[in-house]
Amino acid sequence: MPSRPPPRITIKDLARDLGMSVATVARAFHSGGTIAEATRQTVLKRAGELGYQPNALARGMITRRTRIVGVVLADLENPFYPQVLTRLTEALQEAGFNVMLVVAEPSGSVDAALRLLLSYRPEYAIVLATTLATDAVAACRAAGTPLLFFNRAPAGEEACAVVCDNAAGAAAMADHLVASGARRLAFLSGRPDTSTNAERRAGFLERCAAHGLPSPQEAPAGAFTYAAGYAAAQRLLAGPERPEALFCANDILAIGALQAARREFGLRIPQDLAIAGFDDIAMAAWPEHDLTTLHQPIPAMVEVATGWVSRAAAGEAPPRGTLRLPGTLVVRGTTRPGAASCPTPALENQA
Amino acid sequence: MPSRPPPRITIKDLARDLGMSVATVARAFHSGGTIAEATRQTVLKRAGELGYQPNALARGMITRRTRIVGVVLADLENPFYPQVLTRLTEALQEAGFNVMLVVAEPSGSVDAALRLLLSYRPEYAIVLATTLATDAVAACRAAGTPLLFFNRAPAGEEACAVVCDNAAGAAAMADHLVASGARRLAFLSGRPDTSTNAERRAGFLERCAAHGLPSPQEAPAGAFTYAAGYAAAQRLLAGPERPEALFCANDILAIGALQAARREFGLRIPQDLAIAGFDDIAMAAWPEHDLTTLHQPIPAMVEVATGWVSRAAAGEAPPRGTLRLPGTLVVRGTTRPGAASCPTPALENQA
DNA sequence: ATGAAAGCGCTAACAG
DNA sequence: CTGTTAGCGCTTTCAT
Repeated sequence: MPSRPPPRITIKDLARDLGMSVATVARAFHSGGTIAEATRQTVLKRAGELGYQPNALARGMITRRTRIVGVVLADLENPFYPQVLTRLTEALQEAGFNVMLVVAEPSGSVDAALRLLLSYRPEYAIVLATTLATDAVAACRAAGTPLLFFNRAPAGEEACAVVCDNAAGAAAMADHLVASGARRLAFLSGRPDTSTNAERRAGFLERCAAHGLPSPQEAPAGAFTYAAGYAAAQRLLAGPERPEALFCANDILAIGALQAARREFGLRIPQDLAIAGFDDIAMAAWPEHDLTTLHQPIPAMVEVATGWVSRAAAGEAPPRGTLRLPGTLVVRGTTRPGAASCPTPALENQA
Repeated sequence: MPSRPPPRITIKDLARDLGMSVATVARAFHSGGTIAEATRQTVLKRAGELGYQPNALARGMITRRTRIVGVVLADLENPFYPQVLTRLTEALQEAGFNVMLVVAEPSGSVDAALRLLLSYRPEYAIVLATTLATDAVAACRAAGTPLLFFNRAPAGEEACAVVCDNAAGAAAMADHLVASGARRLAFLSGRPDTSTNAERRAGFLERCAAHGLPSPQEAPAGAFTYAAGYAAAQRLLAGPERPEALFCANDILAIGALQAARREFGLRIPQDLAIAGFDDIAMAAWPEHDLTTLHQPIPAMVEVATGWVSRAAAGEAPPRGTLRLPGTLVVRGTTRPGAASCPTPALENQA
């Protein structure tokens, strides 16, 4: 038989101790409560002494405001996501929300985990995973929990999302590669079923066509991992017509491709082959990679997300549609002949 | 004025719909409830149709079992932690717990965040951060929330922790470096105020002394980051007596040091300098690093942690003291002359 | 095996 | 400004 944990001090105990009613004590903990400032101070002081803290569960039950935000996450091994998770969680904490985390890794159990999450009545659910089963989306809708996709543009559904402008970023990258003198371009793709992959690919191909270039070769890696990038580049570069510039769907892929080009083919980067990625993860700036990439505006994206969460908590209806924030081209050694092996400390820009 | 979210269907609604009492319906959702199997099926079926799901907040209030586990996290930019967080969260989800995440990054706000977490009455708190203010520990104790340190051995406090056997691992690494022929060893340290750093350093120095070697040089990086490792190695290698082997307090430091040695001093690894790390993050196996390191037994550590959480939820008292699990030496190209640039796919072992 | 009733700790009208 | 009174949705005695 599970023995219960020791009951903590409740508002009743505190009220009795202070000789006040529970209502008065409760009011001391609300910014809006009509209570004499002196009384509030007394209450707060004694609460501190006794270690009293309002029970968030009880409060959530009544107010229907749990201050819980669910975050659904996959692919944490891609360094882009830890960065996002950190910033996002920080920002939400700052705004007084608590993050409940669901890892969607062994995709079988996601459903159960999401159900468990929803049983805590989160005020918002933020999906960081590149993919999410549509029935999970349905579950949220059924539960009346607003859903926000982060770095993923949902297909036709009337959901709400904040993403980097992938197509524009990829187009800017095409411009940059062409300006660097490349004519034979190639695209190395990641998971084909993700919006990031699709949008970056489309933006890139389209701009290549606009430049009057032949259609870029495509190397499908199938996943957003170093190993997949390495292997896909290996296949691509072993082919007959070696490209002059390779744009990869994200940085991890690009770093894998970069190493494959160097180690398996002895290519000089960028003289023999220019390489670029997308995301601007911390590793991209490391000297041994020094990777040209498209910087995602994480702080801005996080700000948008937390703003929506806060406003929803204040009663505003969640927005619809996908907000696309512009990224920034960061030129480094993998596309800039002059500075092949010299680390770039700061960011350049061009939207 | 905050408008409330639409109320979801409650147990009362379901009971009315089924013509039963709420008590009966409630019993259908407990494994222990004394209820006719037929009745239970009826209830469960109708619940599914209506989308009813018990409110975890209400349940938690009564049972005092919230099924919430708080996870305090810092340093998510070190790839070791995303890996841990993923596995740990998965395992907890599997066991029916929900993870509430607290990021201890802007260290000022940790206290507030932890307080917020505690207000949800988590059944356990797991600290993944290398450091945590002692008043945070006190807050947990005051709240009666058992505390578990993961990858961090708390100082004198009577807390409970699961860690890799850092000292033994570092000693094994010293043995390996000595066996590889090195005589002048060096240690590159990270954050000095962490138990991981202290234990790895102590284990290493002690074993060096046991081998009758001169005391290793020490290069303080001050932080567990690539940049810090790069800079510290740069300082160390610019000195008069260049070491033959460098053991770094973790992999990220080692990778930074590795690049500094190569790029700033043109050293061949491992001929001119052997380098080793600790953790065995995914990146360590990448061909361009191919780093010898000490593999941490994350799955085993996670299993221990979730086991304790589950047992505490079942009423068992949380254990005391620090459990140390053995790591595994993984020899790769940075210490093995013969195979300098050839990736090692699998793990070797030696406890 | 089921139902009625009493709360869990807190907030939110409403009086005073 | 403060106290009284109802509950929030659920579990859990205690009867039946």
